[in-house]
Amino acid sequence: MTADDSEVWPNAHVCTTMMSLATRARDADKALATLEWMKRRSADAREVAPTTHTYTTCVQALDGAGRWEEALGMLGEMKRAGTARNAHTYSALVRAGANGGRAGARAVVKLIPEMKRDGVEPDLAIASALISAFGVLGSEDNARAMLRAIESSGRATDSKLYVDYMTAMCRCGNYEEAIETFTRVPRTTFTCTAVMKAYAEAMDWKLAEALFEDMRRDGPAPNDHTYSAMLHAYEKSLQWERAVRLLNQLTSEGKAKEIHHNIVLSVLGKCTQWQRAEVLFRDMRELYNIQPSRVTYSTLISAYGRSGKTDLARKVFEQMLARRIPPDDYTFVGLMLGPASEGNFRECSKIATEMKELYDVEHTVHTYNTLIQAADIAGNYDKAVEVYDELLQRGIEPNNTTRELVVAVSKRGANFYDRQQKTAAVASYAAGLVGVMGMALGRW
DNA sequence: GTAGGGTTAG
Repeated sequence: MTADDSEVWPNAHVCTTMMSLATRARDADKALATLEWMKRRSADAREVAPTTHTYTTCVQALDGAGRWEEALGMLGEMKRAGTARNAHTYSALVRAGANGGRAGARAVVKLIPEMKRDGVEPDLAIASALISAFGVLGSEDNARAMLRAIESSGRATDSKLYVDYMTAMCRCGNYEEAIETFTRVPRTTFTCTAVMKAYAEAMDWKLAEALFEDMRRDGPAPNDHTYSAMLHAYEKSLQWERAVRLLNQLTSEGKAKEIHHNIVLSVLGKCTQWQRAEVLFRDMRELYNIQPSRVTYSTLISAYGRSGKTDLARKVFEQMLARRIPPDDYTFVGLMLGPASEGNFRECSKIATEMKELYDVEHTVHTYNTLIQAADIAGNYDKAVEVYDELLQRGIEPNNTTRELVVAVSKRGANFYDRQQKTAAVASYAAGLVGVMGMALGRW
């Protein structure tokens, strides 16, 4: 290239490189601003017109910022601009959708015919992303069909595909299949960590521990996520002594991070070991200089709440606010746990109002679950159903906990009314519940 | 180094 050929303005290649840097720096707005600049500028200089690469980078940038709707919107922009889509584009789009929860994953399914029209066949990266999306939707059969299709196509597979598959099976509640898959795939830090999560969910901390010990001895070397998975396995199985012991080991090796403290705080809370939780919280700040996050505070508040130490929970909440850490739905769940465990629905309801009106935090499935639990413990089954109904009306997706709660409430509710022999009440209760369960079945 | 896929706690 001679001096005469050098361009004063950057071309699309250079701009896309800039966008890629912005994406890596998690600056989606800067990436978008670059795209807009390119579009404006391309009227006079065709060489800066956004390319397939450019839009694909934009999808990535938006995905990284959790803005999945805008990421998927890039497909429409590309079509309007007449920019071709290829396998890279669809891989990024599908991944962005799969990272957008159920709504995003549903949108991904609608993308499949579009991809076919564009003549893009699912390759390994796309199949992996689609399996993730099916996992989010709980579509076990579709995830399995996608894996079989790739495996029987004779194309190469790799451990990333299997990590996505195992994670999808876990999301579908099929821990057995996640565990079975592990036996026939290469052992990497990622596949081992994925199966440890399956062991954790299946409450099999002993298998998780055996694998973890293997990894520490012979590799593949565990990483931060592996430590979290091991601690989580202990947490699920309420093995707080083992969790504390491992955290102490990690601390002495200089490997304990904030997340690891949070998981141990959580298991201490679940075991109503609030004094130990208190000590752990103090040590992490004062001895190890780890800054507690919103998650840490909320977990400590829950630990107090579960232990019936409502006043201490409130005190930590005030500390959290004083440190300008904004509360979220989980924080208020923690505050409700004390009263909820006593069946004090009124107090829980008051906290929920405080949450919305004073702190502008919206209800989520977690806050509703806690209210349902409070009503259940109070024996106020009508109220439980009423809260559940409100959750559905407001378009919030029930989760497994909701389902278990509602099933338990309906059983206890039926028995309760049976004992009371209030036939009229039984009739109205049953009508309400059947309606609510009907709506629920549409979702589950 | 112009663009695609792996875990994210309570």
